[in-house]
Amino acid sequence: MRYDENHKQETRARVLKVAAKALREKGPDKLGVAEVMQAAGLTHGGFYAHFPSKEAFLTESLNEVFSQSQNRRSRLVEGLGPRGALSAYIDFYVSKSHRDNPASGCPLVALNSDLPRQPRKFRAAFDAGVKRLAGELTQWIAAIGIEDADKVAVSVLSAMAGAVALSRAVSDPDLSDELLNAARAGVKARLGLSDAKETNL
Amino acid sequence: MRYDENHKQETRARVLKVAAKALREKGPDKLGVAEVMQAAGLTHGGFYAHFPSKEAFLTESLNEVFSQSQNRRSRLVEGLGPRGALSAYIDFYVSKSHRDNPASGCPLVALNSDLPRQPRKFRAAFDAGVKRLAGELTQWIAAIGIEDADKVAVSVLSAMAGAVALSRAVSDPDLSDELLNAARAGVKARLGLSDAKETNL
DNA sequence: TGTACATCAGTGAACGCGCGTTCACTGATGTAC
DNA sequence: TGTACATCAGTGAACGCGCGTTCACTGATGTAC
Repeated sequence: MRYDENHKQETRARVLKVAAKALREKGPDKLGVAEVMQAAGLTHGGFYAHFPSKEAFLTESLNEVFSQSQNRRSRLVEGLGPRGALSAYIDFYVSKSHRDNPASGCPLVALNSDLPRQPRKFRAAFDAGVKRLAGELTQWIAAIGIEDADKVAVSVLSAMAGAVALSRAVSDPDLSDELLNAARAGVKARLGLSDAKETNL
Repeated sequence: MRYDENHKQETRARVLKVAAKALREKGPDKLGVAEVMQAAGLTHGGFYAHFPSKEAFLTESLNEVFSQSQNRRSRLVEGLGPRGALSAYIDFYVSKSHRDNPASGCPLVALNSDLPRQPRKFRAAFDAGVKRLAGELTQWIAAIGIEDADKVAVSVLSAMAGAVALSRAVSDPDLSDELLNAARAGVKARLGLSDAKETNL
């Protein structure tokens, strides 16, 4: 068929983009090679012209996920100071919209309990993404004058990820909503970002 | 071979006990029927004399997991008042020991992100377990005089589960330890259980 | 200018393996007569 | 008291399906001469 010079790269990028969504929706184990290729408009046979193995492919897909998340985060907090950025990010993260759209959400939530069962390289990519995210949070938190910002950052991050993950895990919609609301209020109060600074919520 | 009257029940209970561990270690999808039967000292062919399907079996296994967790929790807090119970439970939950032993740990941590992909009955069993646990936490929290105890309970629970889940997900041991320490301190401070009541940790 | 050949992204059939599920069979013991 | 039959938890071979992986092939375009 003879395509233009960077046709193959474009195809590869398209497959990874599709995979980044599917990975968060189905998890690394239920994600099928044929399924991703079909969603990218290809047949499964061509997969190994782009990736040496499913494992390597999953690792690249996860990098793509983190990269997308970071871009989205940058856009979200563009022009905001640390206080506004933190507040906006928490509202965005601990929300029904995030809960209901795992395919475009945070991988810490979507892949949480899959990770211990994944191969080393995949886990390394995950670590890198977590550290980058925790680092950004740390900067914002330090900038609003909170001590031990790095520790507060990982604590807040795990609380947010845990709340959204649990809100997806339970099927009772009231409980799910309550989880989100309580966690969001709690995290914001802890960082001094809400009116109800004295509450235990 | 003709066994005594309740031999079959005992076998069934043994299989479920083995499964309760394996379920948390491998997750519902990677858990194999043959594997569980072998671990119980049987061959896989006999499985369907005890359970109508893998799905039904998984649901019973999850009930067994929650039942074990509740027993363990009762033993842990036996004789303690609400303040002591909360403190002991948090120390037990947000710990390296819990992180490093998923097979005997909390299913909220181990099965977190598997749940959205599971069938209705399995999810219903999960809901029931979450509610029972959240209910106990609520009682303890209310008993030490904190307002909106139910909301604080789910918020604290999701923060604890999120921290342990993330501490398992990352492979960097320092980051993993830091996650646990920061989350434990944060949760205890929030409930007024530590010396550092004023800290943001 | 035209013909034969090289290139290469993508196709689709096939292989091998794991796993949930089925089923005819085993073999020890209890029961009928 | 002894013999034939029923019972039933467990066995192990086999089936079907999904899925990761392989590979010979396609077909459009570029290049050599």
